[in-house]
Amino acid sequence: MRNTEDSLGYLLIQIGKQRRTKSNALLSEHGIHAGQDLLLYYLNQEDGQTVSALAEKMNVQPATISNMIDRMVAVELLEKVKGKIDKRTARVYLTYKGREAFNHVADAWNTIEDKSTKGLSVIEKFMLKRLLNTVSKNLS
Amino acid sequence: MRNTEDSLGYLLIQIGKQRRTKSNALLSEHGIHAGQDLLLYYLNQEDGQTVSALAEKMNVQPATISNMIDRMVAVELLEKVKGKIDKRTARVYLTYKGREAFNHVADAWNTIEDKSTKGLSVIEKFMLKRLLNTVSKNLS
DNA sequence: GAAATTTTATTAGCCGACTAATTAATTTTT
DNA sequence: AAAAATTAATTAGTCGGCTAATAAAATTTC
Repeated sequence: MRNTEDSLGYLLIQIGKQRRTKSNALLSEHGIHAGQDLLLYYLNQEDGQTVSALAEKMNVQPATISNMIDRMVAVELLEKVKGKIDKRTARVYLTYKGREAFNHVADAWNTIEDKSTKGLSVIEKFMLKRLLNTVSKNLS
Repeated sequence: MRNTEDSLGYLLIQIGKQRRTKSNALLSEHGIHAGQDLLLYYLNQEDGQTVSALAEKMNVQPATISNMIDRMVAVELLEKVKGKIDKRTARVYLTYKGREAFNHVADAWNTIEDKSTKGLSVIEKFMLKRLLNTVSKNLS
């Protein structure tokens, strides 16, 4: 039997919770909930994407994102426009408020990134990302 | 501005979702939901812990764990016993079914660990864990 | 062109996670 | 000993995530 506490998985679970807590602390004051940061990021990259396109990029079910979008529309972070050509689809856009919210997300991500990698050399950071990239590919 | 897609944070978010999906696929058929695996693990380590002790170890709010416990008691994975001395507390125990469930968790964790680290040398695995340990300490 | 299939999105219902408020019991303080 | 403060746990309400079922529209197929 392996030593669980020393496994990669255990470490990743812990870091995941720590990151979530930190992110929450930095973003909740701006009315942004966990998970919404990624949606803001993808919309900032390309505005006006469909629900299904966003769900795929976020590795999340359409149902999840559909509800999230409606809540964010309600607080005016996003706008949802029904498709003219294909009436099944709906395209999602950032409002001005949403674009501002993304700036807070970017700040928070930078803060967490700096805190996370404190004390690591450039080479160590590079190596860590390389190894995690391999892990991610292994899991995809 | 940094390249977000190449950041440590982005990688960790992706891996987190991938791991969650994989874990879910392996454990849902045994009636174990995401997050419950860790609770089973800590109880397997030390049976009869209190709600607050478990919450602290799991880096989670007592409210979260309190509800989780009740659901798992309902499906007979756990047993909850009110404290005799200190009547505020409640101690939580694994049932036989719960102990069996933990075996499935251990199997799933091993499977995911193997898949995650496929192609990595012993030295690389060691280095990855060392670096992630630093990250975890930085975030705590 | 009509029927069958596929695709897009939503809704309902569940679980994990959070905060805030509450209850109950124990400790401290006075 | 009584009052005040602290601690343990639960409850209510919200959001992110999931699955399953549904509705609606577009494509395929016949």
